[in-house]
Amino acid sequence: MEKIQPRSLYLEVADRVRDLIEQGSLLPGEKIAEKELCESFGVSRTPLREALKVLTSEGLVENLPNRGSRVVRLTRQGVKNTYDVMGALEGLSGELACQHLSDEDVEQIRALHQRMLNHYRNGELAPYFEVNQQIHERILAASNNDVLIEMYNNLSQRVKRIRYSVEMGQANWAKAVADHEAMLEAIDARDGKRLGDILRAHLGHKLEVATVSGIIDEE
Amino acid sequence: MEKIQPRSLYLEVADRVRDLIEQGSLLPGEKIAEKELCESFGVSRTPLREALKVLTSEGLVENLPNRGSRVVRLTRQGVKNTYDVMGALEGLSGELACQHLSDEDVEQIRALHQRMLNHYRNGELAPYFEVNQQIHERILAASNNDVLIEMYNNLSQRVKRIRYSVEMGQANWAKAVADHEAMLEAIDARDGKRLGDILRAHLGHKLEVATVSGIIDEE
DNA sequence: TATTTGAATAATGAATTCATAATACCGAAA
DNA sequence: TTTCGGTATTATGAATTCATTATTCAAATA
Repeated sequence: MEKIQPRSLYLEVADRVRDLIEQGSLLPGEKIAEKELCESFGVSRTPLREALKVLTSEGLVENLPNRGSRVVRLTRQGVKNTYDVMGALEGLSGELACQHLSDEDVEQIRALHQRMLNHYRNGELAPYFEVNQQIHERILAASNNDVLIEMYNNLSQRVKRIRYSVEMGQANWAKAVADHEAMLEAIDARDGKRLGDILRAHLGHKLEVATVSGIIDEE
Repeated sequence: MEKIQPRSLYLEVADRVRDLIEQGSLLPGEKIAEKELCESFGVSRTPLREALKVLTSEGLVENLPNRGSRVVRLTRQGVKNTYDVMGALEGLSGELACQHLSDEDVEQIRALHQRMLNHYRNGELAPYFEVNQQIHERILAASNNDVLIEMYNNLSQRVKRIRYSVEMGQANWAKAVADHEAMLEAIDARDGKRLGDILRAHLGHKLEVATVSGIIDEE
């Protein structure tokens, strides 16, 4: 039997605003007009303001007293900082995952890995990224550490709105794939230490940062 | 000329509630009566409710729709999960710190280290912990990564309300001190990789977890 | 013409009010 | 006595209202 989950309005609103930010309907640095959003959502200002406060503590929005809320600007340094932390968390996810991964889990990851390799060989970048991310998510989930998952998802959300210029140097791409091969070996051996080291050094993200497009502020 | 910093009321309230939780005036699992708190703070329900939503997204409070807010319960597993993530973050802080630590920074850390050793030799546990924490904070600050600092502080806040039974096995204590000696060597050599590894394995916290007292829920 | 001052307007912050859901209470029936 | 049902009470959720602070824009001054 499935539980009925009543959800608060402010959470719903927060989700919607998060989506707007992620999809670029609300741009970094843009002022968030409460009245406007309220009308488009069909709610009063109270739940919207509550949602904005949540998003503020999530790092997506900033709150200037008496001057309303804005979408936080991304700086190159800020994005790098975020990816550095995500890397550390991925490293931990690898270590922990090896303690929990069942044989079936590993088989599923291996299947994903093969699909990823196919996309790589065919030069299909978008599908490659898609499957790539699924692999990392599997490992994260297998960490069985909900605090870790929560932190990672928060950071992930902050940089989701970045759209990468879809160009990855052939060498970098090959390196990333090689990393994944090594990851699979470590997983097979349930060698958490090694998987963690690989993931920490994987830098899949950092590579991308270098090629970030528009919405990041310079200076 | 110093800038005037207007602070929102809800942030003030959030700080106060955080303190109440940290000091144990609000116990894990305890229902948070809005009316009561409002009166004691002298504010209306609106800023309090906003503050509670912030604390919810910080992981200190949970929100049951239509049934109000409670202080989240700490479970052994939850605390372990938190410390695991904190360990990973500390590891990263060590790696990054080595890229930024000035000679003066190192000297200050060395001084703290010596004070810590004195407390160790005198068997003064509380002062030892105090200085110990200052060292870790210095390293964290030297990471120059505000995202990392923010995440760490959040997690730290979640477990701050735990009061440890002040007993640490002599062997564990000696091990912790030895770790710190190694840390200082790595810092001197600006060997980020090594410092990171030491910090990740330091487990200073995990040792404590085993001896946690009252407010953690079993099961 | 550029800059500053002040009034009008709009937006935000916080308290209050209203609606709704949960809890407590009490009596009746098994 | 215990359990069920129904009402009264209370607390929460959300909208609304009120107060205060920013912003805009026009007029006045340099």
